[in-house]
Amino acid sequence: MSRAAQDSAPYHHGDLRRTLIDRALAVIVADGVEAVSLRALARDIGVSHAAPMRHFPTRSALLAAIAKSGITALLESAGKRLADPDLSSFQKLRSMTEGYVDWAAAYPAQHMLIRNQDVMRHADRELLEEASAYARLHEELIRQAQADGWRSEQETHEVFVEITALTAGLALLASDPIYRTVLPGELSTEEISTVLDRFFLRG
Amino acid sequence: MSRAAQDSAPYHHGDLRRTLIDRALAVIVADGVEAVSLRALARDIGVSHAAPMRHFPTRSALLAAIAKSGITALLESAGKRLADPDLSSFQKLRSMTEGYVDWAAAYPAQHMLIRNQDVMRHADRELLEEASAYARLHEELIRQAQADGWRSEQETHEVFVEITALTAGLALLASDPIYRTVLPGELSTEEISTVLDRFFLRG
DNA sequence: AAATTCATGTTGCTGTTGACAACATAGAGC
DNA sequence: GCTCTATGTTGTCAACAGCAACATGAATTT
Repeated sequence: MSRAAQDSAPYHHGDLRRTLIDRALAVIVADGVEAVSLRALARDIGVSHAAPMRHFPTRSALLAAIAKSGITALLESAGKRLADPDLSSFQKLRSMTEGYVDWAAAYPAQHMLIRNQDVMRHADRELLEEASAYARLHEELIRQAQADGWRSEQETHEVFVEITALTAGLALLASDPIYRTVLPGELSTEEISTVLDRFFLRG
Repeated sequence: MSRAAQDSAPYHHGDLRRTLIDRALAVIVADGVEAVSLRALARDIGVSHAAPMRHFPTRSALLAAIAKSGITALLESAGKRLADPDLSSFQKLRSMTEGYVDWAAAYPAQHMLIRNQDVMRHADRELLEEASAYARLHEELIRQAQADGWRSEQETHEVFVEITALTAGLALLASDPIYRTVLPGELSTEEISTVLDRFFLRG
């Protein structure tokens, strides 16, 4: 069948994969993960209902891909922070920890996805491996800071649990609308810094 | 129509509401929130596909009801801990904080639900109010402990953020299978106690 | 005791969705 | 120019949430 009008949409979208991810991100931030529907995305974009399947075999695959892009961005950000040769091991640890909270605030959709069991349950091994690599990097930095005297008397794993819990919690408070609704008071970036300062600059 | 066999199911289930909640809890723990389907529950229980609607108008209502039962249990648990007249304000604060982590481990499904945006988005005002009441109670205990000298030099809200973040994070590590998969090492209850000790018994 | 009311359950329907299969299109590489 | 292949379309199915109309039987009223 020939084209009916000159300005009608081309048979091939051109960048459907990217467009799907972008729209999905917007939906997640606005209405939550549950609201992401392959067919609704296709409708909005103006392609047929099965077109998205060419790029993501399942709905879970789309969400997992977005989550993965988030983890990749997190690892890159950590890499940049750790690249500075002037930083002490302690400063690197502090910077990487702060970087996670910043990342959660900067990529709320991705942060939501990696905390979502229903998404992570369908994650492939690569994604879990990247997340795990990030955690091991964090742990290694703790070990180095301890070697340089910071909290050297404490068990590494115990410090790791302490930092991870505090960080995960701050990220939650900083980015999750539910917590911001239910909890009293506001949470400013200065306050996050202050809390991290208290934790790191003490013993 | 008369009953075909003596042992066939009665027309009225008897305690469908309770049964629905119990089955849903099992599904959530086993397969996640996403896997909860009113029709599948009905099938498993052996009632018609629309029977659950008599007790929960929507799927979200079922999940919200379960979440609410969790918050209620949390508040009750806090009430019991705080009832002991021999405890100092500091000990009460410490106990209530530990109680949250214990609760998360004891009620993993409810903990998952209240951290799920797609569930909480459809929560009624009562549920949010109960969650908020818990937070305010926690904040009030911090204020009392400060009045009795603990961290009296710090801003109350800052201490609140610190405790809430640490607690939310520990609860996550203690109960969320994703975190337990991705993170290195194990998390024992002793370790949780140790981390809380470090936090409370310092300054 | 008989009648009525009403909470609870059933059957049947609609619209949406994810997933799959068969087919269409067009651009890339030979 | 021809073919291969990535990408998009149409058509279909099963599962699901939600709604409406009807059925049942236990509790309440008369």
